[in-house]
Formats: sequence, C-alpha cells, structure tokens
Amino acid sequence: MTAPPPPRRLSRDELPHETLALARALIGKTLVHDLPEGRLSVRIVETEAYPVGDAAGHAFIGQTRRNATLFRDFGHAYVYLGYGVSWLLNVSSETHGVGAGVLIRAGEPIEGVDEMIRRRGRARLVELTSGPGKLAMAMGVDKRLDGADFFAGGPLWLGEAVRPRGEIGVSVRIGITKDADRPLRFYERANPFVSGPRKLNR
DNA sequence: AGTGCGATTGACT
DNA sequence: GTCAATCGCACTA
Repeated sequence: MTAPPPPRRLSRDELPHETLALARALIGKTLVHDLPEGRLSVRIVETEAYPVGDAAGHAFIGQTRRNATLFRDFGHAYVYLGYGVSWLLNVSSETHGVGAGVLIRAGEPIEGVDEMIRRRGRARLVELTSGPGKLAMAMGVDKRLDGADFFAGGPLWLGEAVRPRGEIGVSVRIGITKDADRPLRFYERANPFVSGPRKLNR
C-alpha cells in the first residue's frame, strides 16, 4: 500500500472570503487534522453558507461569547455544540467584525480511516462523516479547536483538492427554521457521503 | 435561578 | 417514518 500524496496547504488568499463563494469553493477541498495518532483527512463534499444578516445564523443576534469566532477574520474554526450532543465545525468568512461562516456538513474519508472508525464506533464507511456531527467526531474536532486558524500552520488546515470535483448541487439548508427557503446548501451530486434525504441530493 | 431551544444523531416502530 | 437524549447558551426575572 502506498500512502496518497499529501495535499498542499492552501493559503488564506487561495479561497474566496465571501461566504457563498466560499461554501461553493470548499466542495472538493481537503480538510486535514494532524494528530499524534496520525493524519485524519476528508474530501469536503457538503457545506452550508450562513451569510451576513441571515436569521438562521448564530451571528444574527450579535456577537456573544459563544459565536465570537464567527466575527473573526476569514479562516478561523468556529466550533460549537449542537443539540447538546454533537460538535459542529465552521469556517469563519468575510472580515474581522463581520459575523458569518460556512458549516462543513460532510466529507469523504481519505486518510486515517481506521482511526475514524475507532472514534466513531462505527465500521461502515458511509456512517463515518456523512453529517456535521459525525464529521467532527471522526476528525477529532471539539471545542478545543474553536478559534483555531486554518492558515497559520496549525494541526487543523485546509488543503488543495485531491481530485477533480463533480457537479455541484444546491438546496435549502437542513434542520433550520428561520430563513429556511434560501438555497445556501452546496454538495457534490451523487456522492454517497453527502448527508440528508436523497431527494435533496439530486 | 429558571426556562426554552436548537446549523443532530441514533435507536426504534 | 417518529422521537428521545442532552447541555451550553441566551434570555427573563
């Protein structure tokens, strides 16, 4: 077995800072977490945008201690606990003082699959990272990484695409009640690691 | 101090 | 398909 070539780290200006463009651009890119146990990486296949002024976004109520990372400049990890159960990972977008971000909802396991299986307590590949809480758990992402900079040489980073991406689908976002009709969810069509009901994924 | 509510998941009918 | 678990946070008083 030959290990796949490591992806190159992306720099801050190789991705759009604007929220919707970022959500689209992240599809196909690599999310990496380097740990003592080894490298965990996924190919990002699903995202959701939470732009400025979006009533569904955590930043809508203004800056609080919980959502402070969303107001940092582009490229910081906003990690919060959803439903008291799951950690969810976002990338802060726009510029300092502007509360917006992109939720990373699903990925396709690339490296560290055995470790992901251990962390998830599930052996089936499709159950490892096909949802935002699952992805964070498999990738070893929790509150400790809130505020981490994706582009400062740290253990959590974004890499170039490891292969061309397929056609991108767009749908409404999953699990929200406010601003629920906006087409702000992006995913790679026909990718088995995308979350959500199949009818949303066409 | 008490209340209500999720950017979810997994178990179960 | 339905539904409970679980808890940090924002808000009210």
